[in-house]
Amino acid sequence: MAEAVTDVETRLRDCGLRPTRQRVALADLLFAKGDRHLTVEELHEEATTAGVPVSLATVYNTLHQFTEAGLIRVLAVESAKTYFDTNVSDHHHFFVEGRNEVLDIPVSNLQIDNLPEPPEGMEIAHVDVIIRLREKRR
Amino acid sequence: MAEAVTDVETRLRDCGLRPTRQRVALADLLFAKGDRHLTVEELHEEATTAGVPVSLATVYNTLHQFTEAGLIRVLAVESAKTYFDTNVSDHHHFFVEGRNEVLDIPVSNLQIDNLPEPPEGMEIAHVDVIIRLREKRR
DNA sequence: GTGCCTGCAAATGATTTGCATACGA
DNA sequence: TCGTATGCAAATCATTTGCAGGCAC
Repeated sequence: MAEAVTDVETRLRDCGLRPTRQRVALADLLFAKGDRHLTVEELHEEATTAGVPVSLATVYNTLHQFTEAGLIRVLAVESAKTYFDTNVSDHHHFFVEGRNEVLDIPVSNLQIDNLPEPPEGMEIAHVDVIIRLREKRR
Repeated sequence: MAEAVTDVETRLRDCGLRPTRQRVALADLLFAKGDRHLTVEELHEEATTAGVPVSLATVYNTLHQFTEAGLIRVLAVESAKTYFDTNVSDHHHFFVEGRNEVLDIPVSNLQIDNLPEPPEGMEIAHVDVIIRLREKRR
């Protein structure tokens, strides 16, 4: 456990982020349980429950700093709230309409062929596939 | 031209939407120029410029009604504003980071293989591929 | 000690809502 | 006429910002 904390601290330091109590706590929550997608609200609640009273604004700041550092990324779903994903690699998602729920696509043997050329002067940063689901009508 | 208007009216009627002046005007703007993606703000401005002073709230209402009717759809980009797409078929987009700009993927020979099975009781409503672009560093 | 972090509260920006009026069928 | 649409302004919700006090180095 102590080791895990050290890991996170090092990781933050490597990104040029001071390993403050709040940042370490949030990073711990984010990375302790494998891949996750959550909103600012959700993480804030988790932190509070875990006995780390962080301000909502700090969670916003921190998640954006983590995003800039490449530790997490923003999911491209059209929801009122922003979703952050702890898995930064090219992988894909189910998005349940109406319920605004994000699910990982289990076996990612999904494959994309014939990726188009990006326009002049641009390069591909990331490819996102969102498979939108709806409740099957009986 | 008169014919185009009639088309739109019929189309709206078929969706159970009264072809009011505002709805027809907005639909005309949306569908006159082929596929488009725009925000509420943009369409509102276009309408005003075109001499159809619609209220912003009405544009919001109307676009959501059109979406429910399947005439347009919401794009899955993570922007502050919602983007609506007049092309309802499965097709894909470039999204320019930083500039919050949506571009159509030109030759859509992009192909997805091994689509995963949706979870029990769910079905695939739509598949979205977003290729996120960034300015190529010189 | 110095400068980056944090928290709070207020500001902002997109979107929604309530209600009175206007319009299409 | 009758019920639905529209417009306006106020309300709401997520997110951002300014600034005073704290903490890491």
